[in-house]
Amino acid sequence: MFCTKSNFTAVKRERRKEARPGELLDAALDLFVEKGFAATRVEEVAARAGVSKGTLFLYFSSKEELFKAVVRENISGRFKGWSDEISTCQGSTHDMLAYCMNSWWDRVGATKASGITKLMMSEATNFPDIAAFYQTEVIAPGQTRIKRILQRGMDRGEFRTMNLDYAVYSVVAPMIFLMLAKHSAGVCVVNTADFNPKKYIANQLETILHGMSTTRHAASSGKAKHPS
Amino acid sequence: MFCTKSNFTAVKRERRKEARPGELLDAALDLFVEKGFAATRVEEVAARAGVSKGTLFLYFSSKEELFKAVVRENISGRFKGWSDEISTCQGSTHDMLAYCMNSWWDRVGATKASGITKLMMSEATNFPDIAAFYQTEVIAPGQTRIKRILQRGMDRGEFRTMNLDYAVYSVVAPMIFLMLAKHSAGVCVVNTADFNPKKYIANQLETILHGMSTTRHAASSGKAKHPS
DNA sequence: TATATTACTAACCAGTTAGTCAGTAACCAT
DNA sequence: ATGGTTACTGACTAACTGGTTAGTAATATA
Repeated sequence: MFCTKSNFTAVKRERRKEARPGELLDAALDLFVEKGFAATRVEEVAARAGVSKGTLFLYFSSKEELFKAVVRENISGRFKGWSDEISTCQGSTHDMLAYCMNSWWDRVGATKASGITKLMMSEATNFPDIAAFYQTEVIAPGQTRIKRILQRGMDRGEFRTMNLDYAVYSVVAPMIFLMLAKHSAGVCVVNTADFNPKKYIANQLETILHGMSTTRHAASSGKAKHPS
Repeated sequence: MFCTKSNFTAVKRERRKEARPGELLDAALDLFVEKGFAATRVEEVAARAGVSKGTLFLYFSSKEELFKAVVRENISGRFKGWSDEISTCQGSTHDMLAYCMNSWWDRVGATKASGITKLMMSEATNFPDIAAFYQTEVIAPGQTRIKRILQRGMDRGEFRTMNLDYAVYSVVAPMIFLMLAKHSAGVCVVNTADFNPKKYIANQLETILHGMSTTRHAASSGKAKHPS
């Protein structure tokens, strides 16, 4: 064959130092979520970002660093905004908790970022340092935030006295469940088509708030703020 | 070094055609659960089963076939026993649900079987046919079983009226959460050391039953039947 | 236009692993 | 014992992949 070393429409080599990291992170997010950490090939990431593998290592010192950068970019970042938003929220703790979960869904759960969490749960044992990173960067601050809300509810007499170390998981477990439902192809939820995440959250909130409240009628269902 | 090609206590080579597949499956289960599919080396599986890598490929045509065999082998058994056990249980639906969850933990959650579920959640997207099988064989019947309990509670006036399609997950989510807590090295739970599964179940039950009940005092905490 | 700088590439390396196959030895029948 | 069958072995290979680096070409500056 002629054309072996084809220069046929030879792709113009571009120099865009500023744009590369972002493009690489976008490509990496897609692939990590789709295939997991181990199964994603750095060369594939580079190709999707339109650069060679060497270039990737110019911006990220290793595959693991690339992954951490993806987590920082997509989780910690968004997460921070969510966390701040909650703390500005006033009113009853019931509404606050409802707002917390719904806002989380919009900001994290419903986005590609939720795939990262699922990935972490799958591969945590294989990459202990990444797991540690994720825990301090995401899990711990998230749980602290939720505990603070529950504590507030107890202080104000809205919630009964609970062991916070276990009660957090009444809120966390549904979130984790939602991410799995979304990314684990029917291993949790039977008919994913008919499953409505917002409705699920509303439903869980109703039960949780019912279960935590000191007053009978306290559980606010849905409200205008978060229509399902 | 001398001893390079050591025949020192040369391991007796055995021919046990019948026993090999089972031993290989046991070894594979352990390793797949511990390290996931990609990170598990077939040679390691063979070594743990006490045979060479070549022997493994004598019984399973590929790593993927080995995986499928592991899942098929381990899924239905224990689960079936649990499901049957529940249906014999009489008394208040509150106690029935409490028994259901505690029994599930003893029979499934606390055993290696929970590793299979975690494995499925991790690898479902890579093995869609297994995921489908798992869904019809395990998830669907399990949910049916739980729905039946909830329905009973509603029929008897113990539980308020709920949408069963979402209420199931109030029970299912904590179970899934527990399995992840057990197998995902701190990605869900911060300090795994201080986390007590039985206590967690008791706590969740309290909230769930509180949240589902029609009567204020209905939530039974623990009882003698299932001391934490 | 000539020169310097550096973003970028492609070929390469070293390590790893799923899968193969020619040969070995355990067991069985005679 | 002897010879035949076959369960089993382990050295081998072909393919792959994270990471490196010598060299290329796009841009800036003069």
